[in-house]
Amino acid sequence: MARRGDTIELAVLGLLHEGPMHGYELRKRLNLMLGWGRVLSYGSLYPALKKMLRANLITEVAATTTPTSRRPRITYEVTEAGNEHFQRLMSEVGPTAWEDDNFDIRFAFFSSTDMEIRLRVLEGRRSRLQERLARVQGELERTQAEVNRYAAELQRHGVESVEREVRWLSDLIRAERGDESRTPAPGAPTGSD
Amino acid sequence: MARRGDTIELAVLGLLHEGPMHGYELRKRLNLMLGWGRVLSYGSLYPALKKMLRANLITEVAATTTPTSRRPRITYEVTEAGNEHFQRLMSEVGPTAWEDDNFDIRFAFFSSTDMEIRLRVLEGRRSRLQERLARVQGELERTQAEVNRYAAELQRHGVESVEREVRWLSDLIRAERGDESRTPAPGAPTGSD
DNA sequence: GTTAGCATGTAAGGAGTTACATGATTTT
DNA sequence: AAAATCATGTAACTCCTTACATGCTAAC
Repeated sequence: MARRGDTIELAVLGLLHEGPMHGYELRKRLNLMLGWGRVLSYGSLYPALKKMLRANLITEVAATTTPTSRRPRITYEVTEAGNEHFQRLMSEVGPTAWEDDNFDIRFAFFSSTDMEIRLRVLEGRRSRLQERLARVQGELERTQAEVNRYAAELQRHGVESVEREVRWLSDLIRAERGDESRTPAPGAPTGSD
Repeated sequence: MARRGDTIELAVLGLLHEGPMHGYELRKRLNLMLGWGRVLSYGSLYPALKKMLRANLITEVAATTTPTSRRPRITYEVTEAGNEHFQRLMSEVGPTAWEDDNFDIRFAFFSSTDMEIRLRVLEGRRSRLQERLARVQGELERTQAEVNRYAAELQRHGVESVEREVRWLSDLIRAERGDESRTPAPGAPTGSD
């Protein structure tokens, strides 16, 4: 039922989906991927890996050593069950999926899902942001408004950022829709911006 | 020493600085202020208020009742000690101050600090973001690059957003600097953007 | 040879959420 | 009269961070 903290699990499964990897490397990739903000610590990654091993979602692929006989590193690989679990988590489109972190992770692994899921996640995220915009703008009319210039400026900047993200999502949705078979790459220019 | 979790404390002191308020209202204002993401729950607000009462940072201003004799609400007020603590927290310019949440809170209450502090916080935040940009862009050259179009698009969008925030900060810094006595409001147009 | 980065882990603790519990007041 | 929203709280739990512990390997 995709609880809040399945984020690491999803991320690990997604990365291992691209090929076997050891813990240290997983952490680096993850931090690069979501590095805009919180940084994942060993204290949460390694226990999570252990837990996933016990749950049979991943297996140790024997300790590998690079050419020059380094310290053996424990390389992990997804199992069948792990892949199924990954697919299930990715398909579970619900409130948790639109939250910042969860959305980012899901988006990063979009290549491993169907367009149908992609569209639902993108659209869900977009309406979530639009709701927030509406709520904040409505509330701004009732409250303060003029008092505290800095707080107001922060709000203004926040609204602008969210509006930008909404446009970004709209472009992506449009790209997905017009993608039936042409595949013009998600980063391709689409007119706006 | 401004630990991570002093965020609520700082926020509460900052809001009460503008006038007495009761818990429920504090929560609403806080969520509106930082509402772009996590929402503060009663389970963290009320215990925090209790803790601040014990620490003598705030006092109960007797239960107020509105005209129509409503259920009494416990209204809080900052104490002398509370104001001192607030000023000290705001002046503590250090790594914790540039983190997303902490920065936002500090920025929102900039009116209650000196320009010197404001500049240090703005500049600190800016260099932090620039470091992140440099690190990510450097790392992007070594890793993947072409594999996984969606992950790449997420990175691109992330970089763009951070670059925007850097420009925003630069505008604010410029405004502060040229503010010696003219005070052109932080949201005033400054050329870029 | 010593610093920096690679590599894996554990234990304790912090901060905050969820769920529970209660009840008044306003709106529909 | 019911539903929504105001209003205050507590207890259990979760996730994660910090700090500790260990040792290898590459570069300077």
